[in-house]
Amino acid sequence: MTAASRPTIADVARAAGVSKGLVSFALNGRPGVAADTRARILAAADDLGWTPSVRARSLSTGRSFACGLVIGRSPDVIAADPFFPSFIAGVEDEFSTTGQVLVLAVAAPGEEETEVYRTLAAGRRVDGVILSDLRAADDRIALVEELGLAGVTLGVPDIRSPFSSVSIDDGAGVRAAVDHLVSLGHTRLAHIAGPSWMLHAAHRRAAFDDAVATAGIDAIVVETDFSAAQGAAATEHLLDLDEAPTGIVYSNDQMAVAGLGVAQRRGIPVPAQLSLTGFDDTDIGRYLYPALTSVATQARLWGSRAARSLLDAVAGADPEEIALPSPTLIVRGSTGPAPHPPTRGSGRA
Amino acid sequence: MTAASRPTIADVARAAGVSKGLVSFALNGRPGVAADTRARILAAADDLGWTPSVRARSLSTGRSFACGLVIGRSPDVIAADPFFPSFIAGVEDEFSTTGQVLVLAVAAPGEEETEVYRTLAAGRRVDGVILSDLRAADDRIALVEELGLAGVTLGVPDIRSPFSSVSIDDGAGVRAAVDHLVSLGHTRLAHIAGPSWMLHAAHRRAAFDDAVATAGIDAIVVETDFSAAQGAAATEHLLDLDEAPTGIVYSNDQMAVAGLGVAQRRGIPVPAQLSLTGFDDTDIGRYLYPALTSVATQARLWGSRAARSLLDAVAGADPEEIALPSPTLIVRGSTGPAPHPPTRGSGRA
DNA sequence: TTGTAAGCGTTATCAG
DNA sequence: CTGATAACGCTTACAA
Repeated sequence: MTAASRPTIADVARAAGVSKGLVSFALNGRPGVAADTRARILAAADDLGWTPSVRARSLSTGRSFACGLVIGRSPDVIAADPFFPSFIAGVEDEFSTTGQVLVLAVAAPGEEETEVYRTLAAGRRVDGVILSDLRAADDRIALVEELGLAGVTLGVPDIRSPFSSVSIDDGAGVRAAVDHLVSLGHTRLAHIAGPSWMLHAAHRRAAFDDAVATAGIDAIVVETDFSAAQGAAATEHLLDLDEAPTGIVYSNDQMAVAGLGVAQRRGIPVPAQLSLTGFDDTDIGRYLYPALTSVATQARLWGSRAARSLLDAVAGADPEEIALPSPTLIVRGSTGPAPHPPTRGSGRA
Repeated sequence: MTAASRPTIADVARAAGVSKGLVSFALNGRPGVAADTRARILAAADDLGWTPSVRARSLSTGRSFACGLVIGRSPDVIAADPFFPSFIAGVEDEFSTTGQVLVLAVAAPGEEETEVYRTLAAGRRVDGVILSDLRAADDRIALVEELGLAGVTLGVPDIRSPFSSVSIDDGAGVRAAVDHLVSLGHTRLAHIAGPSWMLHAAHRRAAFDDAVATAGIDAIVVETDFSAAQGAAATEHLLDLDEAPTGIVYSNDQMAVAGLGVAQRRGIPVPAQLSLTGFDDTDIGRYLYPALTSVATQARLWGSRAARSLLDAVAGADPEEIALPSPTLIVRGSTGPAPHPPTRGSGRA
């Protein structure tokens, strides 16, 4: 006699004049139900406005119908990164069509992060997790496996992993940037890299090393933590060099923007005296002056492919290695022909 | 005989030599359990490594122990906004200590967004939701109420609302920016506003109108959608004016950065000929040249207060109106003394 | 103070 | 094919 609470399969069963079990079968589209009976049940369910209770389903199936994404970075660093919003949108593209839900957490790498995974697993709040920002010898892989969760890694781990991976060839983007600069006549390049313990930062750096070696030109690499602050500092350092580079390949847009600020502060014209390339193709980059040449990745696609792969894993599929289309270089105003070399031995010509 | 599956309260009960019911009482710290019995139960639970099953608890209590945040924007716009990562970190600060979990979704305002709320509610995936980016006559308020979810709004709605609100006085930030420019001698100011249907954009604009009126100076307002593209376009428009403003107050950092790009492209020195202020205090702003004067809000605090308020609401507390500390203006290089006015009637002096 | 038993809404088993 | 009936793990009256 209380106000109408949500209908359950028992109500549907009563309305359709069958048993609960049959309703469950019919609703889950399983064989073994007469066509007309099934139709009657579906009609009744629709009639009553029945909707499955994820909670009950969850308890009896042992699945959460939820997956987790634990972002292991500080909020400031996440804020400057255009990756996650697009990536998450992609994940949603996949999840929303399958009734899954995304549980998001942020935690600094280390104890705190480990604790988050443990908590998520202990309460069985999620069926699986997406491992982003893969690290060298990433201990999260063993942790997640031990916790009995499904997983998918963004990028191919450098250690054995029981999980599927979805990767993009960062290196292709960096190579494109280097080739672009070389084709513009640059012969002294630098790379401002992210932390080497982050796999994608390491890959970008390796690709840089490789590309400059192939081109047979001078190059120098400075490692940072990916922050604007260190990007600026590294740029200062490079510009202080006797033989300063004429082109700098940054491992992300954030540092490239900061580097552009440094150049401007010093009165160094970009790209006349110095060319810069970023990585991520942040929206804001195209509105700077000069607009930033950058490497565009497909974060949203990445998100949806990773989500699908994870759901497959939850469903028991074998791990797979998925390669995404290579990123592309978007050429804008921050790169240009190498400056005419100063007369050897003297200052400016 | 199967491999050890997780212990349940039944196991704990057996180990402690009591009944399931008592275990539940003891574990939930409820009165009516002898002290030593309680200790014995707790010890047994600890011993067995028992951990509550959120699923089972969820089914029997009717609560999800999860709350939702549906971001009603396109990924591109989210990406450029430093608000959400910090805000979410704040939410986590609160949630993680209470075993709650954050369910995140992104959806364009309109049908798609409504559907997300309905789905979340239908499956009872969340106990409540955080309503961000409040809109004029926001229909999400009635929707969420109708769906029977708890809620908390970021900002005070302009319509009746059954929910608690947590707000920050955006206006104070804008007033500080205007006052700053006025004190530098500026007499022709402009405001590049966000869409008027977004409450906080409207508030910022109203504060601008109010502040310039109080100062008794010329002012013009251009409305945009908060995007860098429109921020740049609006800036172009203002600079094309016969009596172009000498100071522009942007409603967010993203547009301010784009505006700076426009000024630089035109060769207009900042701040010598044009002063700019942003809003949000994006990290990257301090590394531009000149560094961006901007209004800093406390997104993380906002997140934790909103989370707590929402949990209170879920627990049945009466709605409350919480006011956060006012934002503060961070003065950097993009603002300076008003340029000496050009000789009347002639071009440059 | 403690034990018993009835749900919560599904899914899954297993006789009809 | 169909329909009871027992889990799933916890909370919560209600008894004892």
